[in-house]
Amino acid sequence: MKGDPKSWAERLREIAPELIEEIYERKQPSKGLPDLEIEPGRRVVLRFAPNPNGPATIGSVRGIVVNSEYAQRYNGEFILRFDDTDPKTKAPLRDAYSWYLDDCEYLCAVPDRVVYASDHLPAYYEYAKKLILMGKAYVCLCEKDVFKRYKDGKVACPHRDSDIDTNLERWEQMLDRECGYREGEAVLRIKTDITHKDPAMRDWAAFRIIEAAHSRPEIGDQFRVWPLLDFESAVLDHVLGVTHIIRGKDLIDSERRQRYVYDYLGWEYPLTMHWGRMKIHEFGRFSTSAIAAAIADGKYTGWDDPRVPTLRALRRRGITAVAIRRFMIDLGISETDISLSLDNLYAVNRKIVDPTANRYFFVWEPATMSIENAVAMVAQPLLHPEGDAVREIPVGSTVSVCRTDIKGLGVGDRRRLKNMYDIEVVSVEPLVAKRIGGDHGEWCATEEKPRYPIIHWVPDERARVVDVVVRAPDQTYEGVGEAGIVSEEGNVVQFERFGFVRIDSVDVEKRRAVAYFAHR
RNA sequence: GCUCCGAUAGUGUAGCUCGGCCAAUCAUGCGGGGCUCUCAAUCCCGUGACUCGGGUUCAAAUCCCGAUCGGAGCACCA
Repeated sequence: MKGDPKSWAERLREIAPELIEEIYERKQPSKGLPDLEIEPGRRVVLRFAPNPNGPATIGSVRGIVVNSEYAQRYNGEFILRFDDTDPKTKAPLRDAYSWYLDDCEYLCAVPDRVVYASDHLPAYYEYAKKLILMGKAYVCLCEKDVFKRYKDGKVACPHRDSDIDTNLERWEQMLDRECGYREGEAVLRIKTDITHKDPAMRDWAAFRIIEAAHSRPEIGDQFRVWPLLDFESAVLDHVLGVTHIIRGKDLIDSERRQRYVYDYLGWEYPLTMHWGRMKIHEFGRFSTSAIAAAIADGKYTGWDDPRVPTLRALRRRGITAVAIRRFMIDLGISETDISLSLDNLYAVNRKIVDPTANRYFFVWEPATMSIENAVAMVAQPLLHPEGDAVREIPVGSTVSVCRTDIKGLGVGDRRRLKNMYDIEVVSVEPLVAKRIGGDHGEWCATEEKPRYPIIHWVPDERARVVDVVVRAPDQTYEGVGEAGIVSEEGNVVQFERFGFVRIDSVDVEKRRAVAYFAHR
């Protein structure tokens, strides 16, 4: 039965035309997040579980957005859970808890429930004891690297086969602050399969002793035995009724480890999805602790320094929540590692911000230009190109223009001062120009076509401008802007021919404003 | 070393489960042009990809095997 595909298609059309449509029906391009596999009649419960040892980074934002998006889509529950069960190596930052709450709110992802893993020690202890009694967990007294050697050799350590009573007794000793084991002397392990072909699965540690106090005052030094992530998360996901776990693929093995606990206890493991590693061109690889160190060194001004890959920094720059959500959702959930540019995020944000951002002139690296036969006038550029509202800029015979705009200008060159009039350079050093073109009334915009290159300006009079500093990720721009900027504190505006910025702070007295650069 | 996972234009993404309107979707970027008193917006046009090698099949981006490359786990971190 040989033949080419075409003749097969023809034959199919003859003998079974109804199948043709079936073949062609699928494969609709889809957008954004795929549908979730859901159990009918059961409310979906998702959680985002950060360690509050710093503020939300771009990576965390993906977790917040994706999980909350699904919760919203299926009318389910979104839980923010602080996985803060290591008071020492990854000591929680007191402020980070509220930063996360605040960031979730900004992202339109207000959690339905906020949970602190450090509030649930009794629950972890309860299940630990249960597992010990079942013979599925044992206290291991090996030193770290001694155990590693056993594990790598697929052989049980001497403590693996201790009887249940011994384990129980040792567990009590772990918990006993007075005369029990000390930090580093004992851990509780989950018994899996010491010969498992994947070394990552073999008898993993569930609890260890940490004598440091927890940074939450309500917890303090109440506990000295803390669960590790896999145990803490396993118990809490069950207790909270989490139905779907969606997170980075660095935790993909966690599931397989935790399934031992779920199987022993007869629990049902949630459905999981994982996304790949995310690398942002503009930031490269980063870790929360590395950023913290750089801030401590004074390299960055803080967690919201525009050069830092935190949500706080993005917020300060005027990247909107809608843009961030759309950006993250469009990434989907692929396990492929990705390396992407923030340009995509900026493009989304630009579309959102452009229709509402007011326009202003900002002259960076200002140079003075004086104008012969100038007319005093009030320039009236549009506040927004789509609207009727204008801003009013009184101007006389001197203006400030960007140094980059006059570089290379020679005598006789012509330019249009936007919303003012056309000029011709009569002297370069000092920079002097003369008004050209029509001269009717106050302003003399020339009508004739060849349009000279347009440059923007600002009056060169202290009283009519404000000093503006723009902090961008790559550099800081200093210059002067039109006076109206002072009324835009907190808003995203566009500095014409420069880009979108968020006016971060305004000092009316000193006539100063600080803006954060968003994007072009 | 052991184990697991992934690979579609410059970048991200759809299609892969269940092979066939796939000479491959959308976005962004880039190039050209229109409009414009902003280098923004907007409108046209263009650009460019199934990692490689085998196999199965009438038919492979899709299924199988191998290789290459990339990533992750093997913590008393999360």
